[in-house]
Amino acid sequence: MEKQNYTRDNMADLLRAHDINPTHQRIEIAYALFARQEHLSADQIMTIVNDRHSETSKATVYNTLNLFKQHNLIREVIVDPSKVFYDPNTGPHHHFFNLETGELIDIDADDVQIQGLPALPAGMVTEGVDVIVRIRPSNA
Amino acid sequence: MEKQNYTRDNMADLLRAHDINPTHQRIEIAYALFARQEHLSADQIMTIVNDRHSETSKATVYNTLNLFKQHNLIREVIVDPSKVFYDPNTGPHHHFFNLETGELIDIDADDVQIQGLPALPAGMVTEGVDVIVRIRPSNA
DNA sequence: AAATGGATTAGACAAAGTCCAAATTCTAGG
DNA sequence: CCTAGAATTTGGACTTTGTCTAATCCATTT
Repeated sequence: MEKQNYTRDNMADLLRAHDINPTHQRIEIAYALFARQEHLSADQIMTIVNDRHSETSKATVYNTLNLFKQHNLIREVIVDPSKVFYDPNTGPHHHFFNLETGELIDIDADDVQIQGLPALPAGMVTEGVDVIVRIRPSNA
Repeated sequence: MEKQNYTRDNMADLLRAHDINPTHQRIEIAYALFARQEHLSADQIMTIVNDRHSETSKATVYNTLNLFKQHNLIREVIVDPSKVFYDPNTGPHHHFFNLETGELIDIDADDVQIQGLPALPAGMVTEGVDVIVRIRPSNA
């Protein structure tokens, strides 16, 4: 574990380190994701952020999440057909996806090896490889 | 290659083989997917089906695609945050996803080996493993 | 031909996400 | 301290994907 201290104070530093101007709303949104270290939807983030003091609009939540994504501070996880999840873990990793509950569990990519992928089409480069293991309770 | 002949006529047989009552609309929708062997969104399918003679409603397109999915005739592919793709190939395979164009390219799963996945959480079984290789033009 | 049950339909509805112009906040210079 | 200009945020309208429902249609059986 590199950093364990995710406080609002060092959220500002984290944002600056990614060339993002740290505003109140951005700090709150980053804090929601990093302090919990969970996979959250835009909707969940908006609820969390607005449960506290400040009010943050829907537009700002979406703007901010897209900004964070562009600056490689967070990552999108596309597994649920109805909504996008945002992941504060940008290191290489994969996911278990619980089809019953919608819960995501990280899989460290260091342990996983993928062999036999064919060559890329000409003129293409890999942006990333995602492995999603869809799981379900066995008694269902 | 098992069957190459995807005509409207044998769509009915294909549907029956999957315990689906072959109606006009279902045959048209199956034909759109299987004759092309492409990954299509619900929207694209509706356009294709209604370009021809018969008219098919939005509700029927969605009903039918979900029915096909439940009967393992087609598969959903979740890669684009804004829409679901439907895939007539239900054999084990993975995908290249072209981030520029949204195009999907199949990767046969026989060639691919994944090692080192951690044990499943207790009481869970695997429903499937999806590998998505996100690619992008190198000159971008 | 009437009844039965499955299939289809139009259109209202819901939820996720985008867009835009107005309002607010921040910053730097005077 | 005050203000112009830039950056950020905001509410609300809007779009798109997908669902739901009640009415209608259709096919099969009797």
